[in-house]
Amino acid sequence: MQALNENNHKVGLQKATSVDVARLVGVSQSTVSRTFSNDHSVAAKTREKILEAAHQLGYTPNAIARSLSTRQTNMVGIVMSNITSPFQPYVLEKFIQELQKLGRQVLVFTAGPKQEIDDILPVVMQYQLDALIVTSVTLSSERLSEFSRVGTPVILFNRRLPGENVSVVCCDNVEGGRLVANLLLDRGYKHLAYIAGSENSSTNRDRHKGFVDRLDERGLVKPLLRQPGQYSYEAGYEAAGHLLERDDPPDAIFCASDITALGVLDRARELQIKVPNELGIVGFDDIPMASWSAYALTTVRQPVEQMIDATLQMLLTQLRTTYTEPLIKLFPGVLVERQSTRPANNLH
Amino acid sequence: MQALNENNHKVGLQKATSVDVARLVGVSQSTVSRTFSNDHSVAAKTREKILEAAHQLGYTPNAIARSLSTRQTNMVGIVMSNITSPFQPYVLEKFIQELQKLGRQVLVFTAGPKQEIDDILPVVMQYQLDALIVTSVTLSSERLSEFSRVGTPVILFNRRLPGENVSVVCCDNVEGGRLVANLLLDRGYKHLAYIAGSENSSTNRDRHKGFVDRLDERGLVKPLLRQPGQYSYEAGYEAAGHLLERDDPPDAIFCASDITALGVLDRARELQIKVPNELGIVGFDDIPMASWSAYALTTVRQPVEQMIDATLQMLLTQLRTTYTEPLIKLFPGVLVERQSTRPANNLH
DNA sequence: CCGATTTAGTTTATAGTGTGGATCATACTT
DNA sequence: AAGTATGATCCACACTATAAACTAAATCGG
Repeated sequence: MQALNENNHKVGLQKATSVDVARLVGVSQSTVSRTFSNDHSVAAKTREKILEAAHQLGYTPNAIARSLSTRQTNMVGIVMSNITSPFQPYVLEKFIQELQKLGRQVLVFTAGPKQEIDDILPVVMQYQLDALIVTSVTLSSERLSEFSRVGTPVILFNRRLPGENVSVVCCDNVEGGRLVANLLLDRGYKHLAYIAGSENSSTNRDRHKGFVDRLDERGLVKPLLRQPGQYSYEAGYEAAGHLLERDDPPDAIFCASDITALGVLDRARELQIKVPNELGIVGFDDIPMASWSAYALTTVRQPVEQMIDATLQMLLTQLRTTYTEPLIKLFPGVLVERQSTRPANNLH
Repeated sequence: MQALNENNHKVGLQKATSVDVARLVGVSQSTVSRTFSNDHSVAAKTREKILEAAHQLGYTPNAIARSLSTRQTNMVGIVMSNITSPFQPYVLEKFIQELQKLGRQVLVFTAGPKQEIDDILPVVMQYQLDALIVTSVTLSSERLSEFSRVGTPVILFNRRLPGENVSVVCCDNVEGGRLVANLLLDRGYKHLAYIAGSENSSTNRDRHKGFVDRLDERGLVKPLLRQPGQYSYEAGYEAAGHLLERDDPPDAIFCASDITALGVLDRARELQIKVPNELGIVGFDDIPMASWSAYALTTVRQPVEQMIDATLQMLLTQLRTTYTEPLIKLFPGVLVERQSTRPANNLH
């Protein structure tokens, strides 16, 4: 079934090419080409015969050759770290589905630490991607600007990179942080704590900033407790331990992400602390688990669908037209009150 | 920054090509080519000058052109439905990371219903992938055999497709089902129920079969209750309702997946049913959430790492050598007892 | 010891790789 | 007669592979 060359490497069956089809039908190769690129200047009868012959030979157009010829691969890259963190798979799946509908294929790149991702980008560049979507990753701006330099649109999804020549679609995390500050103060919580996400992520920075700023504006009396963390269940579980076993434990905790908040909630339960009366807990993202009855977490919902739509819109525009100024599009988060914070009109 | 043609479409900056580099250095294009393909027959001095010039021009080899020339894209496709279901992101991330390490890029394709995925495959074929990994998707075997026909290795991950000419790496789901049957009977549960996953998935079929077969062998007295379901939290929550509000509710439920089991657990709690004494619950997969203290779910762990390693191993072999007979590799699942089933030596 | 011949080490020229697009030729329509 | 639909020819796309050509050092016979 397979041919070998002298090095015993696989040579591959020679797949049928457009030339083979052309020969079989007795027509020129370019006519075959035009048949498969939906060019209308092919007589219905000819097209018929060509499709028939193509089927017979098992011919499929070679996208690589086409890409080379048209200088357009129809491939879009997505760089995503931490695919497993709960918010990401939804984003990834949606992107892939939508891009597929638009006739684009999706190359996915992952990486952990910053260095790693920077090492991958040169390889990414070799694949002549039509565009690049970068989500929630820390990478150096120099690498990104290389893409801009060769004319590949880059869109940052849900992260900021200050002073960079790149488009951004992001939830308004600062405003989200402010919403949470308002909620907690309105519900009568007095002694607040913040459990951070990844230290160097813009989402963490912005949510924290909005939260703190608003607390300051409204004159929080007791000092805000801060606890480092990660975007993970375990980090929340851990951090909650530190906070709740203090002599002066907080009566409300704002977590940089839902998954962290779930860890906090579980730890609080273990410690027999009553949520929401003795302890209010708020997350961020509104992942599906947040709405499960076991958790019923109050959180800030990111308008993911809208954000993704906007990203694709932006992407298509940048693909179609000439160089455009980098765009920045922010979407407000929506406060979703569930049972992990005190209800309104119940000032305890 | 960008040139336009008469149709106002983006023409793209002409990136530097190997010819440009060659001209700058005063050497032939093929020497540049050999420099970047780690061919050692380039004098150190020349190589130095070429790399220098390449850097200066911002030259990166064009992987598309290389792919056309070598008839090898170094791209591997992964077809995955339901990326968001908890087990999948781990698999996907691991595959991407490992394949990256092997110098391959990963194209990800998603699809919901069967029809959809079959519609996508023709497009997939156009991209001349080196290999294809198909995980937990229902698609027609005819489509898959087209890949085999043109010499593209296809490996099914975690699903079976009986009578198909394709390699398979899978958890031994039948044996897993038997393990659960043994556990539940050993722990003194008498009235068992099964909540299915997606009806047409091989994982669901096999787990069910192993479970039922073993129950029969050991002579379960009360008839097994069966409830249809999906691989989702909501499905479990729903199905549990039906089962637990019967006149003769079961005293143990085996769910085709962990995520379903979590829904069952939450529903049971809402109904004030005591787990594990009044109700035993067992899942399958051992997703991270199963180990969270809030759930502590007894389950069957799939040896994911091993399964992925085996898949990659198989893939590399098939890439390197000629056509090989399809391989089938099964990995045993491991029973992980937590708090959702009665402990040993406590026959209630 | 010296010119001739090998020889290993590099480099170049040329021919694909499969397709799309521009231009040109032909036949057919009006 | 010009105009249009269709098809053919040729070339670019950016690279790799192969074989041929060149270079410089090494070996050798006289």
